[in-house]
Amino acid sequence: MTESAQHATILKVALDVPLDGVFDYRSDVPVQVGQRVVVPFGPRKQVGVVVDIADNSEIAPAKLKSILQHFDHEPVLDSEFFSLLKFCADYYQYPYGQALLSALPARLRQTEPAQARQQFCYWLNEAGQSADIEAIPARQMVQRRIFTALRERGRLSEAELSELSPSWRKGLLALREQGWIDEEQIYAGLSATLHASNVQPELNDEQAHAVQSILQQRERFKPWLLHGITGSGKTEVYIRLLQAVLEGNQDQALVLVPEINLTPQLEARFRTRLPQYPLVTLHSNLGESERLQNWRLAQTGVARIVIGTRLSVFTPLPRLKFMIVDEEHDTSYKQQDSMRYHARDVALVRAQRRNIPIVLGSATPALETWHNAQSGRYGLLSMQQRAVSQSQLPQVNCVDVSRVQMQEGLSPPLIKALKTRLQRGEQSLLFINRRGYAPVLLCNACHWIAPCMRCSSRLVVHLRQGFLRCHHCGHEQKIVRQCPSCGNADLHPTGHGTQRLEETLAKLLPEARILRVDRDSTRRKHALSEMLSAVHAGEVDILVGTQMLAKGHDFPNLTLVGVLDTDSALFSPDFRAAERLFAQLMQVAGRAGRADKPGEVLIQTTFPEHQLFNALRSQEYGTYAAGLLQEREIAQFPPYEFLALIKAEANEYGPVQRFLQFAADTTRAMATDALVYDPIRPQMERLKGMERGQLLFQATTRQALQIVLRQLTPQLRAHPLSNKIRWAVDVDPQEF
DNA sequence: AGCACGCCGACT
DNA sequence: GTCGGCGTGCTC
Repeated sequence: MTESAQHATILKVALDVPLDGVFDYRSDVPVQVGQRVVVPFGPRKQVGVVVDIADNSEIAPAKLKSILQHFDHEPVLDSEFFSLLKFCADYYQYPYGQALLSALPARLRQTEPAQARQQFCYWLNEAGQSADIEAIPARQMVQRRIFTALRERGRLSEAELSELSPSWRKGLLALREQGWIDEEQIYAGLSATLHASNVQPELNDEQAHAVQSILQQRERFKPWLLHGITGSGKTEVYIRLLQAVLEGNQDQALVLVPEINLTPQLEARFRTRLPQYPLVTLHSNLGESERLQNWRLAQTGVARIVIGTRLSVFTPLPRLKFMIVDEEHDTSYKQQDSMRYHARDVALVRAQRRNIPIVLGSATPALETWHNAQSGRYGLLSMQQRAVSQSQLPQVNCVDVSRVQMQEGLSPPLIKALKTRLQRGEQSLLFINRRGYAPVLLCNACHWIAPCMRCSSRLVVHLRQGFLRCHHCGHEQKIVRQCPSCGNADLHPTGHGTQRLEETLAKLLPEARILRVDRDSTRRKHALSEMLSAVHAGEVDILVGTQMLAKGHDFPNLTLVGVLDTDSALFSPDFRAAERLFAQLMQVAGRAGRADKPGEVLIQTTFPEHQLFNALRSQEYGTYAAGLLQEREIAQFPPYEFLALIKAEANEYGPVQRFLQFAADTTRAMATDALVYDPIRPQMERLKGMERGQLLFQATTRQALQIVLRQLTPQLRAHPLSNKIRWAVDVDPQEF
């Protein structure tokens, strides 16, 4: 080995490839840890991240290649970022390089040098100020509009200009050619165009106690469960905490929110109340260039507050001192493909490693979280009174549908309640988790039911479009007129969906203005927000909708919530179904009577005495959770035991079964405390034409589970069937 | 995951 | 004779 070869720098590079470990490359130029590089990988080029620098390599020198390019002048990634992703890659059994690269904005995964798009703001200079609008030809409407706006409002950002006209660039160019315009680069993500507000609402005792408790222990790792019922003012607590934590320093805070259109609401409140702190958001609606820019602002410490969804839990934040996970029970925190991480859990790990406090907020905490709060591992802060003092909790009542004569899925008490609201000019919401017209198309003669060919599911009748549609794979076909099984023409849409309910209501209450809100009616862009503002404007009497309506907006004039058809979830084989239903019903119940008017919740069910409804009636989460936890303990389910699942699918079940059986046999041959079951088929045996199977692992500790999986996954990857089927490890699975 | 290499069928 | 099918194997 030559002198120079011995001392040549070896870079350990993480690459976006489904292989374990990192790859060694030579570099003649100095490269820092955390820098992006472009390397030759087989016959192609790959972007990688330098995660370590060494003097030598295990790899044969002949095999070692040199890097092609490196991006200095880009901020480097810090070691906290690497180590957090290394931890996750190990814990969730996912290749390190892929985990690392997928946590970067897409722009940074491309081989081009990544420049965040520069954005500018514009204003009239002296020449522009003294210019006369008549100097612009009257036909140049856009130019005139921009000119007037700049004169009246001063500086305008690109976003504000694009609201004036889609062709603002052309208009602005003309004004600039006149020499009237000055410009300056801005960070669009940071600009708080909203009006700041100094109004600090007074905290009630519970809120004040929560803020005080958390701040008392702000210098170390401490998870807090902020258990606050809907309307108890959790957001105000967050604001006070952020004010206190960020004041007089350069520190940063990360706020995680569920993957829904809730981000803008929280963003707006934070921007008005915390205008002094640069704030960026990171969510899927951002364009790639905006995402990169906001991410850079976080990474460089410019942004002090980051509001983001699941993926943003990995955002590099050099001065991170505080974390909030809002609606911590929300299922969208769990990634359901690629690396199946749970953002709330990752946030907890991150907080622990940084030794900082983390606040988990929810009205209906995940049982895992509740258990930790009960056992004292998390601090428990309870807020059971509504912050808006006069507003009362809704009255919750059940209607036993087996004892009344139903009218098209609606019980007489519910119809009566709807009529009352209509007379009073108040709004109602009917909650039904079934979109479409009817969930099945049934042959009355031979009981044939229209099935989906690609999934083990029934096709849903969408009467208006004349289609049968599978809600799992999206398959569509014309409604059949004749039973393919017996030839009978007596086919009937059976059961009730949102469309049918809408139709029924229109017949029953012809004077009511009805609005249906589900995935079908809100497919169009901005449709949902338009509908919500129609509700706020009082243009709607009855809202019919799916779980989309459970979250977010509150409607002050809404005083009745009707819940239809929830019984299937009560006895679901998925042990988390009841917990989820409870959370959902608590949320819809929270929609009712939020202002000065008391609300009523009417639940149609065959099981009015079910403990879930009793808990809902008393709004006592704790009692219900205690019951569920007891069941979980007996059944040896989380949080008492830990689970992992191998999910596999292929065109045929045979190879899936053989692969999973191999996994089970291999595990049983190991000396382990973990228990492995036999391969089984999930509820949805076939999905999108794929035959599915799964294998469950169970252990008393995470550790035991980890030991098994660490040994097992490399063997599975080496198995001959590994490339023939699709499979993934899901640690702490949420769905079965 | 890509991408190349490799060894067998129906086409200008 | 070749274009192309996708099985197998490698990537520092």
